[in-house]
Amino acid sequence: MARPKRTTKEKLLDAAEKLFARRGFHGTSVREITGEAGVDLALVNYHFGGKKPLFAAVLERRGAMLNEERLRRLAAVRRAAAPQPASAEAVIGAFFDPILDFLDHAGPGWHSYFSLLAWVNNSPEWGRRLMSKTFDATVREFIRALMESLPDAAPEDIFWGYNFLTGALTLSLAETGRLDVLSDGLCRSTDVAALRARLGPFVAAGLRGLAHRDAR
Amino acid sequence: MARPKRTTKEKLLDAAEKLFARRGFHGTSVREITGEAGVDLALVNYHFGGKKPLFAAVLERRGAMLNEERLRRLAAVRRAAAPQPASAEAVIGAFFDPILDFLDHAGPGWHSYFSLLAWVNNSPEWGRRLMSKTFDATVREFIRALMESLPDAAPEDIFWGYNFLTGALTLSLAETGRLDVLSDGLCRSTDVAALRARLGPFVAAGLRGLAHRDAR
DNA sequence: GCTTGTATTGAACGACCGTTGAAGTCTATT
DNA sequence: AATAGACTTCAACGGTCGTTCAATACAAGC
Repeated sequence: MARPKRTTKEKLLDAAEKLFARRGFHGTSVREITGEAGVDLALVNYHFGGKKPLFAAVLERRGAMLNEERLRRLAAVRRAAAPQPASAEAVIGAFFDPILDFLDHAGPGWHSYFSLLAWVNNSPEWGRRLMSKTFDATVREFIRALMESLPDAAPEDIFWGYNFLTGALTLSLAETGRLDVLSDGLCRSTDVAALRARLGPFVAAGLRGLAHRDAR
Repeated sequence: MARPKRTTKEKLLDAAEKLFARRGFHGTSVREITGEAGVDLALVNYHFGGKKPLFAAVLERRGAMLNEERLRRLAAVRRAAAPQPASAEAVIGAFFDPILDFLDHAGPGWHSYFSLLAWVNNSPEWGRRLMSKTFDATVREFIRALMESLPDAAPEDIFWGYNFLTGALTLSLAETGRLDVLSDGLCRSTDVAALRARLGPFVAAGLRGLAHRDAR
């Protein structure tokens, strides 16, 4: 067989990723996860030490890779624009594009992963601590870059703008299917190309709108 | 006593609203709800027929009121602009302002309710059907109005723009506290005035950005 | 005051939850 | 072949889940 021989740990992470993304933490049982993975119930505790640590492991597995790619692209757009600050569009692209590229070219795991991220991001409970732990350092770097790109904007507007930006991205990644229903099938939540074409222009224009609000 | 004498049903709806918003559907037990409400465990099933119908009742209780207020304001801005179509800013305001006003002037129940809405909106599971059932008719009306306000924009862009708009609103209403952490306390998720000042300009500029993308 | 229908109580049901530990299997090293 | 260590299996634990039901309290109409 040419298959890469997935280990038990990987099988569990994949299954958990898929089910947590779909039904949330409390809505998914360890038995469902091990069933989906095709392994014994007790192996979650053997390999990860419990359900919560498994959830954390799912979040962190791809988180590091995403952070690296984002910072790599941010450095590239900064280098390309130096000594001027990079444009807001370019910074936003460095933030979004890794996600969209992973969705396009990498396996279906990323798909579930981003749905899960969306779920965690909008959940006010303990999962948010993990979110901060994994992503805050990178996000702060991007916010700093945005402030340089939009020197007219007040810091408060950058922070709120980032909040809106994340919200728009998050809901899109959640792929709730609501877009499909409202548009009677004209648009599809799963259409990455359509999302890619519109998300950047929307938030770039939105951020500039906030900046102009200050300068008015 | 001057209190309005809350009935058991109302106590249960209030308690469920608060807890569902904080911990989600699966993360909240019926026992927690009845404990918070100070009533007997069995009364959830007596009055509502189960946990799921209770959740639906929570969602629908304030949903009707929100729809009415939104449509009332939409009609007002349309009337004020006639025979021209209303501006995108005005339409967006008719969509947002009822929420912000309820947050400002009405009781803390609305606060929990919008957090809950945010939770449901980003959840890919069965809760979304309720969301559609309660809000779709009104939302379609707003999308129609936006198309009239932005005749240059393609319908697809309006739908995607509405998606982004809802995402930005939703994450803000979830009040995850992430904004507070990232800004080191400079901004607060609970600051309705700050949200009000920025959300409208952001999404209006974003929508116009999408429209210009078509006309480029 | 008795009856009728609605509301509340308290106890219990079976089902499923996450986790555990002892026993067993497998693989690699000596 | 024997041993050591990592991995897997199986059965079971106590606890909590949503739901049910018979018994009781309460209020209004005759």
